[in-house]
Amino acid sequence: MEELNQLLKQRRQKAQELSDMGVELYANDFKPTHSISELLPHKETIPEGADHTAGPRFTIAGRIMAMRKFGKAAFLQLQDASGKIQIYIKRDAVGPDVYTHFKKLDIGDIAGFTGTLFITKTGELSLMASVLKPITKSLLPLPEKFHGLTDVETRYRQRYVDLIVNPEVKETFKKRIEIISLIRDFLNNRGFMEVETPMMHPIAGGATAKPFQTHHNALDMELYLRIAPELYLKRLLVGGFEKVFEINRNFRNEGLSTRHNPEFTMLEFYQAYATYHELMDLTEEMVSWIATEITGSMQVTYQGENVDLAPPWKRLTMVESLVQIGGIPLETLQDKEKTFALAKEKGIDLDENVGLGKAQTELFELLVEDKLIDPTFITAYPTEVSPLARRNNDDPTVTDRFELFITGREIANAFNELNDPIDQKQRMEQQIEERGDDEEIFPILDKDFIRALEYGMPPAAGEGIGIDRLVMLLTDSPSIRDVILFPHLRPEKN
RNA sequence: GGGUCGUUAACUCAGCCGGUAGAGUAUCUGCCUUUUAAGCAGAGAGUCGCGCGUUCGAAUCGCGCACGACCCA
Repeated sequence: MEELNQLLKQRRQKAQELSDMGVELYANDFKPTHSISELLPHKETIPEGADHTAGPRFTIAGRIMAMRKFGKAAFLQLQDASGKIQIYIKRDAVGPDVYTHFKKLDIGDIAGFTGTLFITKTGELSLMASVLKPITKSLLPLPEKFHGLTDVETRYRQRYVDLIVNPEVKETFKKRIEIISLIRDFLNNRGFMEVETPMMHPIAGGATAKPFQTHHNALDMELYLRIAPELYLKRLLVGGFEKVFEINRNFRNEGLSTRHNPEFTMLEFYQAYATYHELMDLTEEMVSWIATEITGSMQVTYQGENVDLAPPWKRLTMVESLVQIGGIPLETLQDKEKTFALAKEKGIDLDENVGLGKAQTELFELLVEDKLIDPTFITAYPTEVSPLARRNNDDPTVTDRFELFITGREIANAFNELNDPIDQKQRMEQQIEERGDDEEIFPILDKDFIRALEYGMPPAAGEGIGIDRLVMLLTDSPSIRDVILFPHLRPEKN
């Protein structure tokens, strides 16, 4: 028998006492007639000082969040999914037996009440209870009412408690769900079709990242949790679906930070016969619309910084951004030796085999990225860092690609898709060669993907948007863990 | 992987130049039928994250470990 502390013993004892009185501790037959939020508008129509017992009766259920007990009466705060309301319960109204049951209830218990609405002396809408029904006994005490639960470790490990006691946390996750729903609406309205592609891949492709590995017993084969859905969505373009999207988890076996969780949610969408310019337009429209729906404005504040999401957004090539924002002379950027020298001076360690484009990209990440607060599309990414993107017709050293940055963070990545199977195969092989010594990245050529391209993939543009980061922006959340219900943590002791 | 900070009652936190562990909330008891961080009076509640060391004596000092946060890679 485990040793229980005093508080836990007391709760168990009260539960036993209630049970002994014939009260069902975990009742399953209670039906509220109303949600709490449905009662709140009545405040406007009930005259102050009106008869407590007059008016229609309502039945509600929820968790008791606070109790202010007097000898033979008490006020409670009851919380359900929709809101909170005060309950007034007095012995004379419910009878001595029920009042005895009530005295055995604790903060945290779930209970149902039937009663009439009235306004208290202090002007608060309240339910005068005539019926009380204990529904679920809580054996663990909730955190303190005033400070709530602030210990982040407990908040993440026991998100259910966090959600009970911290209303703003619940709001953030409601917004997350709403954002995803708005994305679906937006894309569905434009004729995109939502699809589901495999989460377990025989080859981890579509991005460069370390995958999680698993094993399929019946087929006796290794499988990888997907690092990106890209190659499957493109197969669907080959198959004739011209506008597809998928919103789901990607898994990357890499470090954790305020911006990285090993599983994260990605929107990817592909549109045949479109170009990345059209996707920039679409992205501006979608994100600014969602911001308006969620926050009421296209001007949002993120961690004290003002961000203007109103279109049109700034569009710069990577080289332009290095000149304008990074302060690097164009002449330097066009010369491989000078660029490498500058990179070295800035403390960037570059392999001798890499090209000018890689060096530019590193300089961009170091000098420009975190200065892009208002939304900015960076275009013309070097080909050598864009293995799946189509080369630019006029300058084959860069691709028809953009990344979108807001508050210094990468939010989206998009490009005209490479649909030349010969070029694609060569570039994949080159990638494999370059990362060949990193054993955890599993360099395997996806021959079936090449075969699909050989059948002919229509010209298309595709984009990925990191949903977690978008939600962070629109909910002013400093850490990705604040927008993921159950973020990854090491296991608890014991 | 490196650095900094943190871990004390169920929760929020004090205590830390070493000397038998404290507050508020919550809980329990008594009083209280319009309170809203209700009030008044009283009480109980702790492996001070874990381990080793220094010391007559460690929540406090040192080392190691665990978990977490932030920053860096």
